[in-house]
Amino acid sequence: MTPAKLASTVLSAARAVFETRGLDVSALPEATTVERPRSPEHGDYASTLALQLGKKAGVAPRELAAALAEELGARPGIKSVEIAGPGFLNIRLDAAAAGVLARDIVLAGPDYGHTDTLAGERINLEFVSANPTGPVHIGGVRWAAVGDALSRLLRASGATVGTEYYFNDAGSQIDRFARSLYASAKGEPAPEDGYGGAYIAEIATAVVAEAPDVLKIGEPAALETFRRVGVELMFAEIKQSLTEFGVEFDTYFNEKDLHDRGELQEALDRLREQGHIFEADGATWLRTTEFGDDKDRVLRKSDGDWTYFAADCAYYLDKRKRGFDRVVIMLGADHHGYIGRMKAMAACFGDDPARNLEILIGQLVNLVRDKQPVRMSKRAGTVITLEDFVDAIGVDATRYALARYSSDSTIDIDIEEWTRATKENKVYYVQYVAARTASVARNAAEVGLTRGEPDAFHPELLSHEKENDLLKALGEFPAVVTRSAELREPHHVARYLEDLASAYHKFYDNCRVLPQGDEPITDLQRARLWLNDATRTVIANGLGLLGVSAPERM
RNA sequence: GCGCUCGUAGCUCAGCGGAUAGAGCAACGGACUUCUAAUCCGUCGGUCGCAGGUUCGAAUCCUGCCGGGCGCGCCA
Repeated sequence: MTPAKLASTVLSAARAVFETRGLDVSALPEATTVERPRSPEHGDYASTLALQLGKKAGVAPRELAAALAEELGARPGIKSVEIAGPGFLNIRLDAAAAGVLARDIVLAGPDYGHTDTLAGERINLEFVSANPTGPVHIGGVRWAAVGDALSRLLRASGATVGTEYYFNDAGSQIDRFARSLYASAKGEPAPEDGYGGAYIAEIATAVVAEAPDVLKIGEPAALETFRRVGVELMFAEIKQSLTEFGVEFDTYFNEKDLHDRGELQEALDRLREQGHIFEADGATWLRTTEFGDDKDRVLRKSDGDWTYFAADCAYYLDKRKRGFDRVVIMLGADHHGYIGRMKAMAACFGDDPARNLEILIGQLVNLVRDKQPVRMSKRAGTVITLEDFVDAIGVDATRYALARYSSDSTIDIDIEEWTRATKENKVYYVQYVAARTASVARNAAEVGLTRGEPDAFHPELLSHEKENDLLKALGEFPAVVTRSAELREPHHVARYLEDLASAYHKFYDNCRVLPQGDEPITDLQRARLWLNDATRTVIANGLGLLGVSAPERM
């Protein structure tokens, strides 16, 4: 029995109680949940339904709990129901009802944890979005890990997801990039406002290799060549490092396309139709203060140029026109000032800013060695890059380390901690379970122990305390996935995997799976092998959601 | 000044309005002829920044204050 099934059993029992007592059935919620209590004295699962409904139904919570306990206790699979405190229901399951979960999980395989809770939602997820003037830097790395994990979570919950990387290959940043390349190719120092770092010299050399005459064609043409070829090379490198990091985007969106297709003008027209545009000081403004922004925003400057914000408006509209009803943008903490104007902009389009636009802000990350932030990058000067992270601790540890904390917290990623091969290094701790379960399965096969046919599985034999704990942990996985997806917080998955890993290690220490010596193979060992393999399934599925490998050997 | 965010054990952090607030590290003490000890078990450690409010019930929600981080351009 899964927690979800138990919860619906609780609800149906409540319905039966309400009907026999002539209570108002409309007080019942659509759905309810059961919790896994911290203390084993409080049963396998607990429901607070009686506490919640007592007042609504006009019955003392304890009295309602008593009636509910009696009704629920008679349902199949439920061993006992106790009332505690003000009206908690503490529920214990039959060992068999709890144990069948092991088989259900193995048979579901990669699908275990997938739900349809977000079915029908079309979500656009934009993250990283670094301009091609240098390698992906530290802020982008956090979003590469978290954003990619979130896209996997949303898909696992049934949403239709488009991941997107927005970039701009024109404008002053790119001009500085081109001038830096040009200077480097000529053997001159980088311009005052230019980009430093060894990568500039590498790209400059590569541009010269591709266009050998570039230094002889005059400055304007040379800068244009360095811009065009340099951006191409830089972007190829960014994509390459993201691919090696396990991150691919469905769409790479160039801001230039918005201009070329006249979408900024279209956005302006739309906003004007909605009545939120005004002219002042020769510029064209959007009255974002109408929707809570602290000042109005210029869309078109007095010199006729569009602002960056105008492109933001056009880009938002473009996503909405492509059918996405939720536009999610992941930004660094230094961009949190955008939230007000972006939300107001969505409202100006006539959208619901609370539903159609979500802006997720991630706090800063430091890569730390010996308690000191690493400030120097081999290739990028003072900017720490994705490849610095991967060089320091590897892809799996980088992805896991960045995904296991709430994005609301600033974090230090300690190189020593994340390269250690002990329990303190959480990615090893969790991956070790993947390796251990695989090892047990291999050894079982060698001695002729197999799970056997699903029908021959004896779930009631999984009655040891540690088996019970492990089953409860396994049962939580789908709810954890759903909650993480809805809250846009992948770190819950990582924390859950650590709990699950702990439960498995304890099971492993207390409950031997393989026969010893010449012992005959028993049904208990077969049942435990189902449990072992179910754990391997959930660990693999969970690590997969974070983009981390589940090794067979370590 | 305004806005966002954080404040939980010595340290790093979990904690959907529920029960006696948890985990790892650190400190101390145990378990290896191993189904992989990359593990497990135990001890020690807390006025959940402070003060009010809402609630049957608050670390969690609301308000104010204190402290840290970040941001407030007709820049991109």
